[in-house]
Amino acid sequence: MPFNFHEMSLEDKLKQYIIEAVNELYGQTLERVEFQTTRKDFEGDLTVVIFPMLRLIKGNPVAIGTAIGEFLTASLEEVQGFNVVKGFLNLTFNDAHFIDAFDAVNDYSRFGWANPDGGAVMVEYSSPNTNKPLHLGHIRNNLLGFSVAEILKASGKTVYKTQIINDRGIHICKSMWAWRHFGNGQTPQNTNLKGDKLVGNYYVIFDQKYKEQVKQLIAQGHSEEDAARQAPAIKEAQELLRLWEAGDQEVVALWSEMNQWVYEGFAATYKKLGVDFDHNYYESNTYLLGKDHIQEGLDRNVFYQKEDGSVWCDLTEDGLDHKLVLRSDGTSVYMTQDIGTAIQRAIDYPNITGMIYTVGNEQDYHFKVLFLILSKLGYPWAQHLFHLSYGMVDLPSGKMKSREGTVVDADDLIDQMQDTAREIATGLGKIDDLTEAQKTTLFEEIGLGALKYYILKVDPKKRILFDPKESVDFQGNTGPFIQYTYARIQSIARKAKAVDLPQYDHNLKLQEKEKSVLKLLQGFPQKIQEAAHQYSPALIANYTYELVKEFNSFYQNVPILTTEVGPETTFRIALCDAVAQVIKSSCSLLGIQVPDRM
RNA sequence: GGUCGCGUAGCUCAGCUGGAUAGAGCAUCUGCCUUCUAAGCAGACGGUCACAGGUUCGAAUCCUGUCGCGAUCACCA
Repeated sequence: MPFNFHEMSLEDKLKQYIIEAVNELYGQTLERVEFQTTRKDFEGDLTVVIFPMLRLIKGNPVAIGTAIGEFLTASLEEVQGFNVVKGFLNLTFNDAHFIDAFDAVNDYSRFGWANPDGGAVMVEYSSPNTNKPLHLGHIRNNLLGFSVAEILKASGKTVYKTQIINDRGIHICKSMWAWRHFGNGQTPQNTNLKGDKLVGNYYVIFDQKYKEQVKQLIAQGHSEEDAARQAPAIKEAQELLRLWEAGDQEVVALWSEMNQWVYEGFAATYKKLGVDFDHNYYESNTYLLGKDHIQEGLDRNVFYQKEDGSVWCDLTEDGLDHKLVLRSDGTSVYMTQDIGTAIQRAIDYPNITGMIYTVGNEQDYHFKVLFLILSKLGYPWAQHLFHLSYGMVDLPSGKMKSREGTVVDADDLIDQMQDTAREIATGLGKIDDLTEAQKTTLFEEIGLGALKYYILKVDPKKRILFDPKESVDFQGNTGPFIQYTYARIQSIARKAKAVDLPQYDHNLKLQEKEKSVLKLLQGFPQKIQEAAHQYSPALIANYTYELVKEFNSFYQNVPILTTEVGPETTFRIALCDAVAQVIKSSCSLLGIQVPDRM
């Protein structure tokens, strides 16, 4: 079912009729009609803004609005009445229209999901280095990438989730060096430590030892710069990198063993976070890619070569600089690699029509250049590349710095959220009858829900100030609030099942509160579409909050299960079901699970 | 210095392609648990939308400039 679950949405229909009305009344053809949902303080459901029409039609906006309103009331069954305030034509629809919309929600178990549209998109996110564990910054990256992937799926795309694992380079060699000298044969198995943590520890040890050596050299009279270069630790790490590139068996074996430890650690964190990947790319396999395409670019005059042999791309016409794509010694740079990797992906997945890179905003310029170069090289998919850029995550104390130990570890944070969920739930005493296993699952869902929602509700491009105290807040606009509402609805549904409910009556008179909830339900498919268009989970999150808040205030004050079960009651229970369905849909777009009870 | 992004209530954030009196949560204060889950609901307080111009019927939203914060401008990745 497409986004507009009516054959033609009422808005489209209205637009046609308004154009017709204006044509008939004033002999002018409108290009577009502007709609907005009617503000709560005014009577009506949908508002047509008359002002923009004044460019075509001369006259008093109130008179024009009234004339159009009369035309619509006469010709459209759905339009029950209207009023005009200044240049705003407020239309009121009849109840049947809303009840139809409501039926549509109840008919589709995956409300809001579009049918496949033939497009396929690769979404890259996470892309960690293998020398240290994942931290809060990765969490934002992972949640954004995963959520956008889900939203794209809902909008009808085939999605391939991928990460490029930075498994090669000086950073892992530093860990290797430290492990060789101070490891004493430690492994994740014999230390009972997560592999990524273990390797991360050796990275820290490297740093300590290196600093000691530098200090010593300086004491012996070396300059600071010289000491930093001459310290045995760094020289030996560089030698390890050289040996690795030369394919030294022993070095490669250690490299691959330590990376394996890290992968196992990452896998555990990803699992906890509820994210996954369809395909992994490893930098050790891709870092040589791209060189072959340099010649291609030279042939097509996209690149040019300087006398020293280095190859550049002139982007000054597009307001950017000259960009190096191949060093004078013929080795590749970051850009070379990324060009090659992008092309490789299009070969691996020939059906993809675009790619999304979830990478922090410090690389905005890099991706601007990359996309431009790929597009100059003439690849059709290069028109649909998107850098899902996001701001940093700061702490109240300032930036996270691994060297200063202010990094918020991903595993620790997730555990902390779940502990908080446990404390609150236990304190409320609501879940005493659950088994220990059920409780654990529940706390995982709630803790993770809180974390995910806290991160995702903020516009990706803004930086987040991560206040640990506030992030574990479960009141107000939070994940647990939304989960809580879902759980309450499930509770109503359980109780309703015990009663024999008659079919609800289509001729019901809808109350204002019910109508406003139905209006929000109707708007959901459009919200997904917008979110998919803008790659913004924040849109979904904030919209869901709006719906949940509205619904809560609606059913707090309305007795739903009365002793007398009539059509009105069944309607309300069905409405609860529909809201539950939409909450579930939107949460699954965010990657948040909704528990049946809390 | 060039380029890009951000600046909305004490704090954290919404505000869609310009539309009606600027929206939430937290914090502070007032009510509401013998009735479906009070992780809730109803209400009060709180704003020069950084500043100055411009565009027009109409600007938090678009344009220009200024200020503040951040990122980025490597033959690093």
